[in-house]
Amino acid sequence: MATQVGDVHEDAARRVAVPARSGARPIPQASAARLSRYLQVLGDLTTRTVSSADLARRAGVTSATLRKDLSFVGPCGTPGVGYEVEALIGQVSQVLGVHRRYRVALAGVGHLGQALAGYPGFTGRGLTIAALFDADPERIGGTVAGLQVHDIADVATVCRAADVAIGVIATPAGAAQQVAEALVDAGIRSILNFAPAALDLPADVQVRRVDLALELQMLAFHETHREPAGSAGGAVVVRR
Amino acid sequence: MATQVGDVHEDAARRVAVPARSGARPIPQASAARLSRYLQVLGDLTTRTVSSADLARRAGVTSATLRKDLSFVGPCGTPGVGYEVEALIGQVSQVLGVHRRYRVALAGVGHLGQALAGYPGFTGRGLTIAALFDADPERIGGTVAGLQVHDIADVATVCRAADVAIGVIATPAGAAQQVAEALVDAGIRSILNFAPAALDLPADVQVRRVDLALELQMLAFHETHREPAGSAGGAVVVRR
DNA sequence: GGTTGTGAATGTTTTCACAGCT
DNA sequence: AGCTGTGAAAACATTCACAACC
Repeated sequence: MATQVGDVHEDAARRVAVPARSGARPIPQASAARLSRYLQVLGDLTTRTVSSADLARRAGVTSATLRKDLSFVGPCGTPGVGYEVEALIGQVSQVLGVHRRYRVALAGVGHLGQALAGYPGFTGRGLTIAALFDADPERIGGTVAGLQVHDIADVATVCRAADVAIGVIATPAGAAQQVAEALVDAGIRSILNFAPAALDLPADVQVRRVDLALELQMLAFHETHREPAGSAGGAVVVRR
Repeated sequence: MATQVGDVHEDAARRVAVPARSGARPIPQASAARLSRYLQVLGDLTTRTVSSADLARRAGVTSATLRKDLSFVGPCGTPGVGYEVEALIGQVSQVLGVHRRYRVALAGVGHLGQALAGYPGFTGRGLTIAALFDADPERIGGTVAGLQVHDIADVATVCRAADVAIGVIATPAGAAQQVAEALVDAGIRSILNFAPAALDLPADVQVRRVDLALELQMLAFHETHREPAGSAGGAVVVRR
């Protein structure tokens, strides 16, 4: 796309607007992300019921936010009592689609890739690492976390055979775009990118990006702009 | 409870409201995060100037967003021409506080920890990995990425000696809370948490959390709720 | 011609506050 | 009394659209 008509339509981003039948409600992006976290916290609980205040504290959000989030799941608590843990896990899982399993391809088996391959939290969340790829001949053919490492050149064949739906890029930045294109060619339309590079892909491919350095820099930014002690609210101000 | 500034707008308590002297403007959280990204992209540029449209495309945002973000930095472009790369890098760096160096302690030297320790992008962004810790006797005393691995029990001593300001937790979930408390005891007030656990810390400690499984699950969520082909807008709908 | 900088408009997310249920 | 569920308000963020400028 080479649209250069002012600012109009540069990015065919995702618009979430919904006709929605009666009884159906769209779940905001932000709420969906937190629901996943509640699920995680709920799993560690040992009590039979839990209040919004308690669950919220454990998840690191306010109780108002939590109740609003759960309102998208549907009525699932008992006024005066709280939420039944077991039942809530079931309902949230249902909404997040955890019952559905997705097979994941992981490109790049360096330290980060191996950390991901060995990550324990995937299975319980509907995710299965199904294929590993690398470009390094030293690593190709070896096994990591019980899986064989394939040549990145075989992405299309292997991914189609393994019915992969989601791709993860844990390669160096220089290889990211090329690998991403190969994944898309293999029919993958959801990509998680750990490489510090922006990917240029068709609009219907969903890309999430995790930038490790960026997260640290955000901490540094706040450290720099920490309010002078005594002030009530945190402030981020710059003189021009 | 500590301020949990998560990836996807999950924030319990951030007040950015400021009397602010004339000429000063608060930088929104979201803009600050993107500014860091622009800085990264600018570094890869070889041209002398760049337009908002071009820079935006490389960073994966719209040009309107980019110009708005840069407006917080101050007027820094030339109408009809664009931004001078060199100068822009300087101004954005200034605002983000990249000139100031922060020393980082990394707890947990498993695959993820080693990936972080070896990450090339830190130095250029004002960050220095200054100390490594682990609880495994096998790893203590060894070296990773040219740094000695200390016993996690020595966090306080080593961190104070090394003047560490930021802590990173890359341990298993079970150890996270304990390690976090040790870091706080060592005087650290900014923590990046990779363990899939919520940290309960004093309110003045800033915590950012990166949950690898959550990022994947968000992709899966969208995959599940992909619009039926033919419909124009993407919709996320759940029946109740 | 082309591009920036920004007020205004729109869209999204969080917080408030309270009716209504147990 | 205690707690949920939710409409309404507030805060926050993005996008539009255009005047001002080169």
